[in-house]
Amino acid sequence: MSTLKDVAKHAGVSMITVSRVINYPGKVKKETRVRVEEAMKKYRYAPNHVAKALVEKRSGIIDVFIPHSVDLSNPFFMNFIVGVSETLSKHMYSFLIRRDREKEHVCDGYIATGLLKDELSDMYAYAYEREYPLVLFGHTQLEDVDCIDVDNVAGAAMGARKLLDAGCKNLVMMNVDEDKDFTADRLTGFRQVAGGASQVIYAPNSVQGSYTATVELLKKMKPDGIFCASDILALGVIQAVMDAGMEVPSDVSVVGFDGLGHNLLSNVHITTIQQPVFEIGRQLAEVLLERLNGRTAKVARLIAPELLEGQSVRMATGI
Amino acid sequence: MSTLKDVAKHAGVSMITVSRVINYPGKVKKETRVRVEEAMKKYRYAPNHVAKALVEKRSGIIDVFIPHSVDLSNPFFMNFIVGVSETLSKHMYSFLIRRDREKEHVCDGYIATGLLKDELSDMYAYAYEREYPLVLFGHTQLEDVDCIDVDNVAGAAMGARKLLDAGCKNLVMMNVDEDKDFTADRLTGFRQVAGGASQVIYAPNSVQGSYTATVELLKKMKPDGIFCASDILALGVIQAVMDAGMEVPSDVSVVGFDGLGHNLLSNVHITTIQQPVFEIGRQLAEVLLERLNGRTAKVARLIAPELLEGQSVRMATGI
DNA sequence: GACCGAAATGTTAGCGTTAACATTTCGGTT
DNA sequence: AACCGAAATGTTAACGCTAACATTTCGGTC
Repeated sequence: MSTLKDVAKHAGVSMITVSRVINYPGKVKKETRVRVEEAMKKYRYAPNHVAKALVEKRSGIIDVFIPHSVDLSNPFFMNFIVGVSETLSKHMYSFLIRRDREKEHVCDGYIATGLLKDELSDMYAYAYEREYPLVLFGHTQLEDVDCIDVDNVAGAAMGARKLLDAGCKNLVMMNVDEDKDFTADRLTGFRQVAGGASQVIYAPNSVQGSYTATVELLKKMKPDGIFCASDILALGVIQAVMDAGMEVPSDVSVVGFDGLGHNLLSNVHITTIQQPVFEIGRQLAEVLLERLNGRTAKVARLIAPELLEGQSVRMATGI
Repeated sequence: MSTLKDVAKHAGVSMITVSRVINYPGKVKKETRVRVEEAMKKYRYAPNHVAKALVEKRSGIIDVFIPHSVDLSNPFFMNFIVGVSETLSKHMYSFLIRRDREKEHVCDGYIATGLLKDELSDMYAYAYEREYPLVLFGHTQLEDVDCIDVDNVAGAAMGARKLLDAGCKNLVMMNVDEDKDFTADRLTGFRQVAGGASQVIYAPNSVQGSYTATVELLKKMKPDGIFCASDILALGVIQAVMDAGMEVPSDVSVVGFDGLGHNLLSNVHITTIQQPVFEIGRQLAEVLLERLNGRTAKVARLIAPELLEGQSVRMATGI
């Protein structure tokens, strides 16, 4: 494939003129421009972003950190990656999915998500040391870092309200065991609506873990509405409820959180609080690119989640 | 962040020696190497892959083509991308997800999937013109191109056999409408087992399209086993069967193809032929990297799919 | 200790592009 | 037609790195 030099020679101009046709077409006389453009077409010129990046002192690469603890086959994170990719590709940035911080290399900035609380400060230190901008999804507690997250408090409140509206009297929240950032927020939102004294139980974020915890729960009490901090938890809850000889939603209504794969797998019927992950991914990449283009003010956005109707909450019966 | 030059100065050696410590450590005397490594650590050196790529005349970027017609929120394709990413990241290649062929740029090679038959020859011509290697997933009919695909014939045969083994006597295949490459192969596999005269109907690859086609089918005949060319189709089939007042699997057994999200969403209970997409993505990237490293022999691999047990096929009743 | 070949290290040039500064061209004014 | 300022175009150097070739150092041999 041909280079600027080739095109310049055949168009009878200097390399910089060709460069200007590409980057500042207004700075070149129309006649010359046309001649250069014809030569570019004729010799199938394609810009070499590597050379461009070198002289412009940028790499064109964004590192996307997703720790090993995250299962990447989870549609949730994949939608996120695809959203990130959409924005980056549009601006001719490519990206590297990094699962650890081992191999060093030069890049332009970092996107990180899915971190545990203690990993977060490490990540921050890492970015700070290298003076690369960092933007986060799902972590809002760092002072100086751009972040975008779903509004977990509002989402959880929405979920609890849905259960109350359906006529549930006896709510329980099934929360995640781990030290994730959303744990506290979703609890707060739930309690805002369900009341501060409402029952909360914890389980590892797996179908199995949730199932076991629910079996235990049902031995002690009979809730008629369970709000789950994730769809994964909800799956375990539903299974346990049914195995205990009760029906969802007639005996127990269940609301989940996340919105995994509903777009495609239409027989997954959990009523859930859906996170617009794709959109969050897109916006996160945009925020990073803006930062690279000189913005200095911190961005912190909460994106409103949406209630996705399924069949795991019973119809409101009126009062 | 420091450069080779900085490290060289502080270690009291020339730049090329530092370069050798990184690329050919065996070529440098231990004593010198240690001194250089200390300087690298001290001045936090990180290699600039952009500069390296420029001089080595590679870009470190792989373009992954996935046409607009593919819904990227489909876990199927996302697993593929993540598989590709895993291999590429390991070798310090980054990638660009491209949905069209508009903006030209320099890269090292192409990966493509999800193309329609006529897009395929365009893609081939595009890669050929640019002299970039191309590797394909889901397309096996191009003579000179490396490709990896799931063994669709074997998979479909496996699916049909599953239905026969469960005691189904009256099989129908629900195939995809579009001109995808797997359409014919899955039909072949099905017919190998179900017999050449067996009934086949076609529908667009959507829950809705499949639903409608199944409703029509059920007016004319009562199959007791339906093999679907995709899980999406299977979802529509199951819905239609249930709406017609029959039960899955007791009245009608259903087998799908693809294996979407079963790993996580455990209440999706379709018995299906699972494609190991993540693994295919990994291998595809490896095949491309090998090609870039000089392999000239064509690679064509068929990966065996696996039957994933669900609850949409009735238990075998013995004979 | 002079000489050899191999090992270790250095020097030079160039990858494709753009920024910064330098020069030429041109339309308009006197 | 001589001159001006702006527009158009060109020249030079640099980005960080490595390949190819050049030189130096070193351990061993006679």
